[in-house]
Amino acid sequence: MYACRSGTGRDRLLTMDKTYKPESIEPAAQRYWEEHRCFEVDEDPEREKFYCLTMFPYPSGRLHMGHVRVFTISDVIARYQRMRGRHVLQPMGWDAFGMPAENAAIKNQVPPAEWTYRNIEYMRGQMKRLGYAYDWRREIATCRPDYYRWEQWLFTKLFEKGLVYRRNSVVNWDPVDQTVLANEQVIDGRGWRSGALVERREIPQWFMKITAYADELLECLDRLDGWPEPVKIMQRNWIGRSEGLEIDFEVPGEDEPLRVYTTRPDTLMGVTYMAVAAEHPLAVKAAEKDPALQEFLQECRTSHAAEAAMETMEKKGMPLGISALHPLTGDEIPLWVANFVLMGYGTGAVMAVPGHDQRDWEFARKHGLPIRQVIRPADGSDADMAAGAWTDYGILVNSGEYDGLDFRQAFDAIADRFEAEGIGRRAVNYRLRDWGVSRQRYWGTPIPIIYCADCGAVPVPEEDLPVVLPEDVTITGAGSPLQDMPEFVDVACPACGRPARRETDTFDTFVESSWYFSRYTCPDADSMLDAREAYWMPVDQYTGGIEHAILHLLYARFFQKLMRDCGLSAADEPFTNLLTQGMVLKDGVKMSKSAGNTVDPQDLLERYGADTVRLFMMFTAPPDQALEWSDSGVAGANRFLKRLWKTVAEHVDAGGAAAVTGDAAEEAVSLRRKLHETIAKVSDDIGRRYTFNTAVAAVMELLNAITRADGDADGVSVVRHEALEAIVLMLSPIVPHITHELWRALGHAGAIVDQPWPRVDESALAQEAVEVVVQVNGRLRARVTVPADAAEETVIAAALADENVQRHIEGKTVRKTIYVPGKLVNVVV
RNA sequence: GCCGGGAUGGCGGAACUGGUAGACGCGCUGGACUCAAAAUUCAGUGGGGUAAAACCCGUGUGGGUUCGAUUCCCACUCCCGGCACCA
Repeated sequence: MYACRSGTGRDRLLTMDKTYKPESIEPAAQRYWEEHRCFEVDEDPEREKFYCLTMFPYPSGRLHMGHVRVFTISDVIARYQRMRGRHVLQPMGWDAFGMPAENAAIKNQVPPAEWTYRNIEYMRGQMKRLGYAYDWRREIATCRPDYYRWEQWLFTKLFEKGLVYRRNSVVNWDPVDQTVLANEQVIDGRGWRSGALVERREIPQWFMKITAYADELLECLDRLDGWPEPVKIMQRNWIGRSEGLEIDFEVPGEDEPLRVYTTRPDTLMGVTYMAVAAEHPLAVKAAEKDPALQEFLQECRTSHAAEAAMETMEKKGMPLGISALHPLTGDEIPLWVANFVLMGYGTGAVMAVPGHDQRDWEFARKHGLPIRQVIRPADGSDADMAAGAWTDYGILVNSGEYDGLDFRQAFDAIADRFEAEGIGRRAVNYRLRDWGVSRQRYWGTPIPIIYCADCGAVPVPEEDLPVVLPEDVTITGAGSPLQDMPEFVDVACPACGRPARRETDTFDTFVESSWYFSRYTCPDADSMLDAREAYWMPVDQYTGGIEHAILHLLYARFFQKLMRDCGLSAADEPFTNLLTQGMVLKDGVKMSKSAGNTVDPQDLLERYGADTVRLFMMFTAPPDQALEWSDSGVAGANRFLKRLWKTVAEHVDAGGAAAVTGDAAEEAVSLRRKLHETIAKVSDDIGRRYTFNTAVAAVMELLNAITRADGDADGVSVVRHEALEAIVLMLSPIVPHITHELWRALGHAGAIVDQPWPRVDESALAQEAVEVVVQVNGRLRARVTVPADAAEETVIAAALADENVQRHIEGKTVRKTIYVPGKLVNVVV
């Protein structure tokens, strides 16, 4: 049935230690990989590349379990693809700018740069201890001038192309600390350090025109087959393309009409009031002679800038005492100011249709404004305006000449009329807003702009880049130290040479993380990217937290298109396949410093070694689900590795594969079937499904089967040898150190890291008999064993003949039988 | 509030396309080994029921579709992620 392969003879088996000692085998394996430069890769057009990438970490101090989880997932994929023959690149680097470094600086009186570089050193050591297959020559830290200079360079190119611009926008202002706060630093509407009530304040900031790419960002989602559907849906909803009408409402006494956007022009006759933002000129003007209104506008300003806060706060409003004219009827529509209308979004004004919008309905109810039904359900049923708004599409009523039209007909009729009259127009609108990249913080990439009284905002010329961030500073917590550094701020205008001021704001750290994946391909290039980019990009497999589903992944997609349009890349999209991994929880909540429930990977590494930690992470939950931490689960993973070690040691001790003297026993045949079924399952689980937990479970089952098999039966030792080799190979992406050692112990001179993935022997899978489940009315009543190639009639006859089945159908009429080949018979009575 | 996801034994999870619910591991119980413990090892382990079986119940809640539902549909509850300055 099978030959005893040459090369696995017992003469080459080595004697091995009886106990598993990760503390000695792990450093030895790592030394081997380093000395043989196993994971250093250069471009090789002859070979099929595979770019495997993890979202790079912020160097916060020490690795946490979330890091270990995501790095391990990615490492398993990289090592698996390597065994599949791909030329695999797996780089690592540091998302090194950000607020925590400034916070640490205030707390510990250590400059952000020093703190960051120290953290990088420590965390790099931890990663090496975990045995990840990285090409460390390509390491990147975004806080290095040789990285961020190219980001500054790109910004100046985008400036020339008109893709960046400066305008006022809202920030959280702490009036006591006199500083801008991040949303995270606003707790219950107050500054986290000062406790002062936070105010919304408008300041000039730089923006990138992501909205210019809104349509392309939307359309390309349809072609991202390797992305999880929920992520694509979230991005689609975030971009939020809608088709509607822009309508101008005349305001008596005002030169400019009040412009609003609506996706429901069919409800136009139901408009009973309009609302504007507190910062809207009409509101400001009306408040000039109304102290109560003045006070209300002030109250609107003291609120958190975050959308979630705006949406959940109590909806408040006041009448402005002026009206707009309805464009169809000429009726007066009262104007209100409301705290839920934002100046920065759209036109800062909305038309309100309480009959057909729930928020408008609630506001109208509260303030005694009229609620008018202008749409009725198409099925003729009643809509109860007293119970709430009817928000579905329907047929127009109480709308004069438009009565009886449906949504589409009404939309077109009203749009055509307004376009002819010049008081409205069809418009496509996006929920997506341009990306504000200015941050009033020190520890970031300086924005390469110089302000001149005569020339305005002037980009720093290419030959003056990079604008280097001074690293020796003292952080106080109030404003950026750059503002107090004349040697940084005072410069000559690049255009006219007269004294000018350098921008002291820095970039949002999402800018650095929007292109690092490309820089890994050519980390030492003396341009932003070079020809190596074309070999490696796009990333074949990108792995990271689901929390990045929208912002980071959308910005990175945007940057890819910017780089493409600047001639730096040919790729439309940066990431072909995306895997979003879940959080690490303990006691049901996210493992975090603030929750005080962290487990330090370092302790586990010292106690059990890297392989145990890696195995636990991969076995305990599928990668996209939350993983619940368990100390005993870690011990269990360690126990499995010890058992694997012992099983191999005993096999080697017993002489390995003994020669087969006659026909192989049934024991050996079924064990070999199990082995090849397992290879097929594990290949599919790791290669297609990414369910590493079930892959490990299948290997555990196989090891259990080996343990139970009768070692004296003829052929068993040969199959056991074959199975142990396959187990060691299949586990090697997950636990690379122990398998490195076991591979040698099984008699191989070469390293397992260079071995191909095991193949399925189809001939071993053949089965003579199968077990078929028998149901009566869908309830399990029996199991019958039939030949694998039995005909349907034969199987049903066998099922009906079963004693227990007979008892359940006795005295009843068999109405029909359902047969699922090789699996199930259901008898319906 | 809006968008997306989730809920299965004591616990983590499995069941991939509507077809055997609970694979694998942890924990627990009992046995072996030991002076004893740890480690290891063997057996059992959803609940009820039985001498053993049969059988009944069971995948967050309430309905529905189907020969058959953890899986599909409708309504809800709770938890998690995101909401544009946390990364």
